[in-house]
Amino acid sequence: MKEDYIAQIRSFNRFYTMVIGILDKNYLNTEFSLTESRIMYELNIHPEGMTARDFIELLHLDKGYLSRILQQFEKKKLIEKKSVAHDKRSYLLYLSQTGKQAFSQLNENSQLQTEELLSPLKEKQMIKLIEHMNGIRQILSQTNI
Amino acid sequence: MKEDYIAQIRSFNRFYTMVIGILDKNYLNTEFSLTESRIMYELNIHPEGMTARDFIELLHLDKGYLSRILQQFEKKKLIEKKSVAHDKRSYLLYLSQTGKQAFSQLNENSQLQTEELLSPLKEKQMIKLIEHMNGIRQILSQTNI
DNA sequence: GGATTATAGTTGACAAAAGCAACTTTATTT
DNA sequence: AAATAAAGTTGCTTTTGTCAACTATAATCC
Repeated sequence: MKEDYIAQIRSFNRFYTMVIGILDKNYLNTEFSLTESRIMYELNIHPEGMTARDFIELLHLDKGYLSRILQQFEKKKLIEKKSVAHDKRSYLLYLSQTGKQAFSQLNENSQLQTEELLSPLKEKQMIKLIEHMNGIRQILSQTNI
Repeated sequence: MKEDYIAQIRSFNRFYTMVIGILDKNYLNTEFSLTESRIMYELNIHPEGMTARDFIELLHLDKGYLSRILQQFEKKKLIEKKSVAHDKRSYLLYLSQTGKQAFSQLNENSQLQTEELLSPLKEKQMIKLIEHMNGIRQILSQTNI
C-alpha cells in the first residue's frame, strides 16, 4: 500500500530530524546560528557573489530577517558589498578575508564533530552510507522537493 | 580520505535539512508547532502514558518550555493527566479523545502532503527509497547518534 | 530516622529566531 | 510619464526556546 510507504518515509524523516538535530547541537556553542552558518556556507561556495534575493530563494528566508543578519555580518566585517552594475537596488555579497577565516573555522569544527560521531563506522560502512545517501538524492531529484 | 566521506555526508545533511524543511512547512498552517506535533505523535504511540521527563529525554526539550506546552494541551483538553502510583511529583500523560482526534487529523494531513510531494515516484522507486533509508538507519544505529 | 541531596515539574524573566507589513529607492511595464 | 513591481530596510510583533529560582516529593546517607 502506498500509505505504508509514505508512513515509512515519514518515520525516516522523524529519525533523521533527530540526527540532524544532534549534529547541529554544536552550533549552539559558536557565535553563529544555524541560519547564519548556512549563509556563510553559501557565500563560501559562491565566490562570484550573491544578492540578498539569492539567499531568500535558496534558504527560504524572510527578507527582513535576512537583512538584519547581513547587517550584523557587515558590522563584524565578515562580508563585503559591491553594488550591482545595472541595478542600484541590490548588492553582490562576498566573504571578506575575515569572513573566509571565520567560515573555515566553523566548517572545520562541524567536520570534526561529524567525524567524531561517525567514528565507530568502518570505511566500508561509510561508503555504503554515502551510497544510500546518493541514492536518496537521486530518487528525490525526480520530485518537486 | 575520511574527510571526503564526512564532507559528502554533511552535504547530504544540508540537502535533507531542506527536504524536511519543505515537508514541515505545512505545519505553519496548523494549530500545532512542529514540537507540539512531535509531542502529540509520541503520546499517540505511547498509549501506556508518558511523563514529562520522558519527553525531555526523547525530544531534548527544556523542561520549562515543555511544561508550558503541556499546560496548553491541558487547557485545550487534548491530554489527560493521571498521577503516578508511587511518585506524587509526576504524572502520566495520555491523549484524550479530543487529542486522539486532533492527532489523527494532523497525521492525515502530513501523510497526504508527503504523499503528494512524492507522487511523481513509481512504486519501484519508492521501494528503493525506503531501502536506502533503512540502510542509513541501520548503519547509523552503530554510532552514538 | 532525620538531615542532605536529588528529581519532577512550575513559574518568571528573558533572549533568540522568525515573520509581517509599511516604507524608500530604483527598475520595469504599459 | 504614470503605474506597477522588485530589492532591500525598518519597526513591530509573535513564536520558540533558554535559564535560573522555586515548590514539592523522593532517595540517599550517615
